[in-house]
Amino acid sequence: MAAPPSSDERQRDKDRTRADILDVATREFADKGYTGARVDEIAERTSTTKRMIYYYFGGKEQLYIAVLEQAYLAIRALEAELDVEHLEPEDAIRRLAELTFDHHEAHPDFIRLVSIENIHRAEHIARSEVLAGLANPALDGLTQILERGRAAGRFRADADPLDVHMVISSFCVFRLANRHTFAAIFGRDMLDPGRREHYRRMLGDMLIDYLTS
Amino acid sequence: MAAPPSSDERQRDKDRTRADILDVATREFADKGYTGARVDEIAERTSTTKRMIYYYFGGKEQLYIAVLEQAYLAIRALEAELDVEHLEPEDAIRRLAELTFDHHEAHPDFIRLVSIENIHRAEHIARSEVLAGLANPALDGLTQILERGRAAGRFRADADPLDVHMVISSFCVFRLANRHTFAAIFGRDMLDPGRREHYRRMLGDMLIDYLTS
DNA sequence: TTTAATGTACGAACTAGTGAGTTCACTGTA
DNA sequence: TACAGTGAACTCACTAGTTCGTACATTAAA
Repeated sequence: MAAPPSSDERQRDKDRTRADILDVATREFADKGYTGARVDEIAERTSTTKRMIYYYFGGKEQLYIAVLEQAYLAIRALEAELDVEHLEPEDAIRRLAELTFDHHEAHPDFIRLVSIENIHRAEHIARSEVLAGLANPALDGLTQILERGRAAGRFRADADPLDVHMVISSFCVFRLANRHTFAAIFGRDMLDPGRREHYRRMLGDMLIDYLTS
Repeated sequence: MAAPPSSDERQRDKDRTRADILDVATREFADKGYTGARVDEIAERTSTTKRMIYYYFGGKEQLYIAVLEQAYLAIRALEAELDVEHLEPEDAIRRLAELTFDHHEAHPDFIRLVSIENIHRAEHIARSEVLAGLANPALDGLTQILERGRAAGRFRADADPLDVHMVISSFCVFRLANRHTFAAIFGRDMLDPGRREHYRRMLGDMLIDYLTS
């Protein structure tokens, strides 16, 4: 039999080696930042060697960009699950906000990578052909919701989709990205499970109050 | 005359040397992050030497903590200018929000330092006796405003001061901290002067709509 | 046999921190 | 008022350890 070995037994597997490196690198970069991350450390936690990082990615920076690309595309893919066309505008907004809320909470590494990338003034995103100008599918849904609400006379006319997206993001991102200094200064853990529902509802309330005022 | 030389001519000046180092270090850390900042680079931009950094601060980490302490205390001092007791609750909230908005915009280095410190999980703040548990004077003012609004039956009863502070902060911080990735992905500069007034009013509107709903 | 994939060992440059000695301002003393 | 003594402020040169990246040898697969 010339059957290919099962993927579990293969010694040499380009895709798996690449994926392994990318996976470890994502955690390392999210944990320590771009400058703080160590190529040797990433290599050590991989089932392969440092040589492979340079073989497949070229260098630390290209590896980091690859990590960013994968992280953004994964988020993008998940956001496609938005399905709010059958809901009333108010419910649709609330649903979109809650989905974003859950999403951010479920992907702390992504939030950290975004913070890190902002410290570097998004220079790596700008250098990535995949990411530069990659918009966001949730934005289309949001635009439709606002348009429906406005047409029905229930939402204010001057609400801009990107502004609303910004408000949702700022709330959800802040809760994760700034939780440590917030807890250190104010003594409140914004990620306390006991306050989760409160925050989730609060975000929806705020949006509805603003859009229907 | 045994008159001391004027402070401008003095060659040896403990306070000035310290302040010089701290000033340069603030920019360097805010610019490059804790790990990215180089002690040699800080020394070079100083009018003194690297040895003096170790002489006065002990090491890179202690210098960074000193930078954080100075930055937080400076912010704290400025926030004391809050004077809203004579205003109606609605106007007071708006005023507080706008002051915070202006404040964040005027201190981008501080916002960057906070982001950086969050990447490090606030471990340095926790290690600082000055900063750990340092609350925020604006919070007292906010508590009073909400109380007055609630007593007058104009504000909702379940509004928590720290939650409202969180909403204001998240909006203002996100606008600065995430402007680079936001611009790279969505093509919108949240700091565009032409949109400044729009955002400033939007924050106030949102808060009033939420609190009076 | 050819070539893609992988492992090992190493080096050049960098980086935080230090050892050791110098200069300056001031003080008490003769 | 001259001057030795003193400690704080300061300079210079160095080191031990780290870190990215690569040269070179080797192995598995087509």
